[in-house]
Amino acid sequence: MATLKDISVELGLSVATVSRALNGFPEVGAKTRSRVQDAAARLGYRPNRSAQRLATGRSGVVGMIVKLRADMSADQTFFDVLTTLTAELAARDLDLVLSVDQGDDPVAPYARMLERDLLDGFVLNAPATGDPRPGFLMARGVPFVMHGQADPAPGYAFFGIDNTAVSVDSVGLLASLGHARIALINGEPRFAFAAEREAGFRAAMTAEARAVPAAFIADGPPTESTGYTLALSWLSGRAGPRPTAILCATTPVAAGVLRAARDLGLSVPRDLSVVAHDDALPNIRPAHFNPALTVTHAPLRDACAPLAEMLIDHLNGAPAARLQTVKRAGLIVRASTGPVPKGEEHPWQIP
Amino acid sequence: MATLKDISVELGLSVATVSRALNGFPEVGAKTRSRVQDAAARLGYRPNRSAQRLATGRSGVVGMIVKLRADMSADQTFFDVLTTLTAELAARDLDLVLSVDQGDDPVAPYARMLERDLLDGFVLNAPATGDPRPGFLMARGVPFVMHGQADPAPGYAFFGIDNTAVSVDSVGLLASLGHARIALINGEPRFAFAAEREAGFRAAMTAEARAVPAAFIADGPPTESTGYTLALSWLSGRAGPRPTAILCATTPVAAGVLRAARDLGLSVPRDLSVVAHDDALPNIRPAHFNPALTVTHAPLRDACAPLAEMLIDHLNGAPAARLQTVKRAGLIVRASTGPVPKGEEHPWQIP
DNA sequence: CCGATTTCTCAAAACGTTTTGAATTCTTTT
DNA sequence: AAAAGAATTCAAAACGTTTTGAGAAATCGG
Repeated sequence: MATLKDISVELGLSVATVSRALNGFPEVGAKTRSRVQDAAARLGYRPNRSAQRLATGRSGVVGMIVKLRADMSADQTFFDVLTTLTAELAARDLDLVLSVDQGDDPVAPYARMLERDLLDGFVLNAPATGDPRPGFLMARGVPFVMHGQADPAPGYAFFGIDNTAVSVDSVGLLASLGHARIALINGEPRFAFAAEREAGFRAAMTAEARAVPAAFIADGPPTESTGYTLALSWLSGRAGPRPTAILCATTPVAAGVLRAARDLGLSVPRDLSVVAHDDALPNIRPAHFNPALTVTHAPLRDACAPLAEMLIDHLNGAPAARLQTVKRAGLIVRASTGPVPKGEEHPWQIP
Repeated sequence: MATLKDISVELGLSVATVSRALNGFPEVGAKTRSRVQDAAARLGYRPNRSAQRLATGRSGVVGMIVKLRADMSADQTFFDVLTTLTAELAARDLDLVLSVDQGDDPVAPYARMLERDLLDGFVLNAPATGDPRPGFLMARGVPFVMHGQADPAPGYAFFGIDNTAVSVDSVGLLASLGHARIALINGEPRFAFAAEREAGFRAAMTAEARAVPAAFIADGPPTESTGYTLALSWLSGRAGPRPTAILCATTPVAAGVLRAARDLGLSVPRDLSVVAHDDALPNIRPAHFNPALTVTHAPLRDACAPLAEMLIDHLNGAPAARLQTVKRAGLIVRASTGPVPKGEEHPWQIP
């Protein structure tokens, strides 16, 4: 293993200059820099992490924690984010340590990892309403960035999408097509994104002067069977007049809704319009659904590069208030949405 | 943060002595050692990892890689092992870095992690037949331990169970109950454990002079539906005379088999005996199946402490040949096995 | 061509530990 | 009581980087 000193004796320079040359410091001459870079490449120099870390006081490692469900399974979407994030961080010379947790206490695994004190910071995922993790970490002065947003006006760094707008835009599209009875299959309510989506949905429906009975706002795990089960019960008409449109939290949920409609002999979009939010997981293509699915579109992986960037800035001392981004999801209209069926334009009556 | 020097000035000792005292070196006096330990506790001393690593040349971090399936899901059993292993390693001052991979090349993710050169070694899981990873890592002199065994007489460290014996013992039990037509629902054949189980099964059946038609040795993902589907087709009698006993690779598979028997109005163990191998996942209790399931029993988590211990020994220079353990699974006879039904004692006829 | 900048380079200190080789103290033996 | 030996302890070097504070070389204006 070649060291800085090896390069320095090779070129008759000091290690200080070699270090600066390789780290892109401005005060080193262009000619010297390229000589150093050549030598480094030629000798196969690779910086010794441990030495860098000792000198800088940083470990170069950030942590992330997966919360396992009771059945030991993990969130479908988690790994998609994880792989991309790992790559983005690696490209910036940070390593990601993953820890799994199955306990009840949301902060305990973070405390445990901090104790091992290997970490410079954290990436938080799956923010919940009233999430205790930001407070815990901020109280200890531990840098972190959150994928999503647990609080309305957070004092921490985060990158998320505008979940209120997701609902508002979807409802707006459907309302413009004349729909009045729109139902919502939401994410599990403990997650902050689901709370925001529901709030947006209610606000938008109220703005259209359409009340929604409690029975037509439901939630569940983001699976096909959730969509199938709920849609089947709604479309059978037992819970009251059928919705003419259904908003789905995820594309697998929408797949279930489409199957339920098919099983009941309903045609989409003639009898029913379906809109979903699309996290753009690599193995699910709503454009290839039958019919092609109208979605709000916001790839989860798109968050990874900004999150990595923010975390680094944060570690370098940037104040959290500057590291907050909310992205707006795009609305992609495909074939699963159409005009409200004739004679079905009336809203639900709330008793 | 208190350092060694802080302690040394506090006590009027040298840092060398303090270091030795804390690291349990034998040449430090008992009185001095306890004084040092007291002071360390009092000052809240915590060793600086980076400094330790620089001095020892070790990173204190080992890696593990999850292979994701095409649908981005991970192996059910993986997380069980992962959590326990993380804890066992942490207890020995090692951190575990997890990386996820979805590519085709089995060694590429290892090469990538080595390049980041943060790691002292690896834990390998899910050995496949002809697994290229051991060769790759050994060629580079990278220490690792394998959970399981990819080769008959490996030159590397591993901890696994005797999968041949799993089949032999199960067949032995059933044969002693008079069963002659025993079918096997195995794990996916690319995994080494499945190959061993099948070999053991064939050998044991041959030893009992019972031939098994190809149709009655099948495999699939370790799920309930795999068991259900295969058992349903076998027990319907379409593929030939019904088996009187079924060996299952996992307990979820056995659950599917039991359901199939129930759906067909067959009683277990009167009409059909069922044996499974039990990995002892925390959320599945074969003792509470109906009927309680006869199993070969080998908790996956039991491998974690030995694996951690072996890896540390290996990192400290112990030769791999000494770090090889094969454990024999226990046979637990419960209520899902019974004597062969009257008149069903004859084996399959191979055309 | 001289002094004043500016640009570049250097030697040395620092980071906190482990390890080496020698020096000191304590114990035993003669 | 001195010598030998064992048991402790010590100072210093080493690990490979980053960073500091100065110094040397190059460039500039006059």
